[in-house]
Amino acid sequence: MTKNEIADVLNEIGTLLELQGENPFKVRAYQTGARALEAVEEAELSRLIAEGKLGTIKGFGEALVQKITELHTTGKLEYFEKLKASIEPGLAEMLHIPGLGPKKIIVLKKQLGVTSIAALTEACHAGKVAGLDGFGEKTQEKILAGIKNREAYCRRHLWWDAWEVAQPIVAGLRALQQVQRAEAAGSLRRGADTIGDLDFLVAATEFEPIVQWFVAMPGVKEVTAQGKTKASVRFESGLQADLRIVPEDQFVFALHHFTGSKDHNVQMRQRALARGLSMSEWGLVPAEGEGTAKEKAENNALRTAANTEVELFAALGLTFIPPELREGLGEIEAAERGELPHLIELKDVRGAWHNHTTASDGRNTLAEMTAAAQALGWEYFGVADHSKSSFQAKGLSEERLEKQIAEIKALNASKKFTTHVFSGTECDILPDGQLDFDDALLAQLDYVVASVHNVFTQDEATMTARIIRAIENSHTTMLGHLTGRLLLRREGYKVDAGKVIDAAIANRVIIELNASPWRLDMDWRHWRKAAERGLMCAINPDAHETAGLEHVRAGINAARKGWLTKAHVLNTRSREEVEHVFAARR
DNA sequence: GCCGTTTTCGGCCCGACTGTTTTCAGTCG
Repeated sequence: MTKNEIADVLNEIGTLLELQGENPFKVRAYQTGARALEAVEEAELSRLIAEGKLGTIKGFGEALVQKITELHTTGKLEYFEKLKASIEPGLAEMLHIPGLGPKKIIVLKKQLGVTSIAALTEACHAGKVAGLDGFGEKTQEKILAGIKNREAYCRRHLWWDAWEVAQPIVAGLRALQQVQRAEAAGSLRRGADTIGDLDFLVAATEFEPIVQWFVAMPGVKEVTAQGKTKASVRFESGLQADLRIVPEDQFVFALHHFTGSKDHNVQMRQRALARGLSMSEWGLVPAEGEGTAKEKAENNALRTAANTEVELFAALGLTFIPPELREGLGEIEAAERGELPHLIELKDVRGAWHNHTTASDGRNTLAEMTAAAQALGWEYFGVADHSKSSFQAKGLSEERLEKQIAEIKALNASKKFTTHVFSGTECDILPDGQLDFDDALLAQLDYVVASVHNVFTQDEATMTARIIRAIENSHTTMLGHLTGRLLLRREGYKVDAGKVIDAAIANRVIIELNASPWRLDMDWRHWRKAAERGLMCAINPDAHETAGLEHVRAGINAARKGWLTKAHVLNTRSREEVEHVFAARR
């Protein structure tokens, strides 16, 4: 078993023990054990086990050493199998209902014999739950609502959708007279591709009016918590938003804490401890001495002052780490060495190539799309409508494509727009890896985006060979959406990304970072290594209407999470440089 | 279940909020 799989087992043991009413510290021992394990390198784990030195790691005592060793060597754990068999699976599911924790679930089971969500629903309807010790009418109602809405409540949301909700909230908070600073934190600030909930952080002189404003925002369906310094609301969409208010001198520490990620924060706290400091949402204070972290942070003499995150990182000997990089994937080490990349920014973008018009399945004409590109200040804009096999998307026949090429030439010659239009195609990669148009026609285009749009069910080896064959075609300029995934809706087709990246580098083919908020494909996790090895990126909005061009912003997020700089991304080059790159491929 | 050590067992992160209870337990992050 891999370390992450073992960590999953340890976490699950923790959950099961909780449901048995075990000592919470025992539960936590498994959870911290899982975290500690994730921080160990895979090879290091094998070595420690082989040398019998696993116990030297903090968090692993006798029991965990035995269990981790058994899982690592045999892939199974008898203790875990028995534990799992002894607890009804419905109980773990009940933990997902807001307001229900292990203690209440145990009461439900012992007093009512409830061990599934179906039985719980029935008991609530019969009014039996409200009568239990520690329960009441409100709890019963809340459980029923939680069951009814649990799909919506558990659902994640596209970054773009969450961002559109968050923007006006941040602006609204900043406009309040008591507010000194306001930011959206959490995975939204880190530019993650999907978002669980929104976190807003505010520094203010007076707290009460801000909470009042927050819970009264338009679109709020339910206020799930409301206090002096924090509040939670839920919108119609099921999206939850949390507000937290702090004094201004704590703002930066709280902002960092609530931006995360959890892994990044754990590593930052470890770094602080190594320097005799304790880091928390309250501040950076000496690790030694009397009092809680909060009490120490309230003592100006003890607290390290920081007004910006730049100062916060500097206090730990680091350069500023952009939020997008805070995933615990080596950013702290790079910051220590002063080797963090200067990440690409939205303002660096001069144009993009994978876009559609009404000629295929777009909703705006060539002229409308070009005007929109010009309004964004783009130097160039590429049209890549679908090819003939994508008949469901009104793919262009040879004749229609030739007509479009002439149309674009005429538009450029007319000088109607300052934005230059590149003439391209999003050419289907046929099931055998051939392109959907013949060489003579492809040669008339400025560039070719090759994409898979059908027969998604091929096995990984077949699909990988199919895509590589398309990459080896000398007319292919860039590969469209590597996996075809639709976030939260559809898994991508199976493909060996490593082999495709190798082939793209070898053939000097660009891989697209499809910036459609539903795609963000190729995934950010692949970019850092691929770019280091020489892969060129093109950020493409895959726009089907004028507003879609703005999706480039989501692509910039993903590119930044992938450690990409201006130099790695073709969209930052001038029109002449782009033409040179396109020509060099031919 | 782990840790640290007062080497045999007590403490383990904690603040905010809700609902039930009437001073606090459970949940959440």
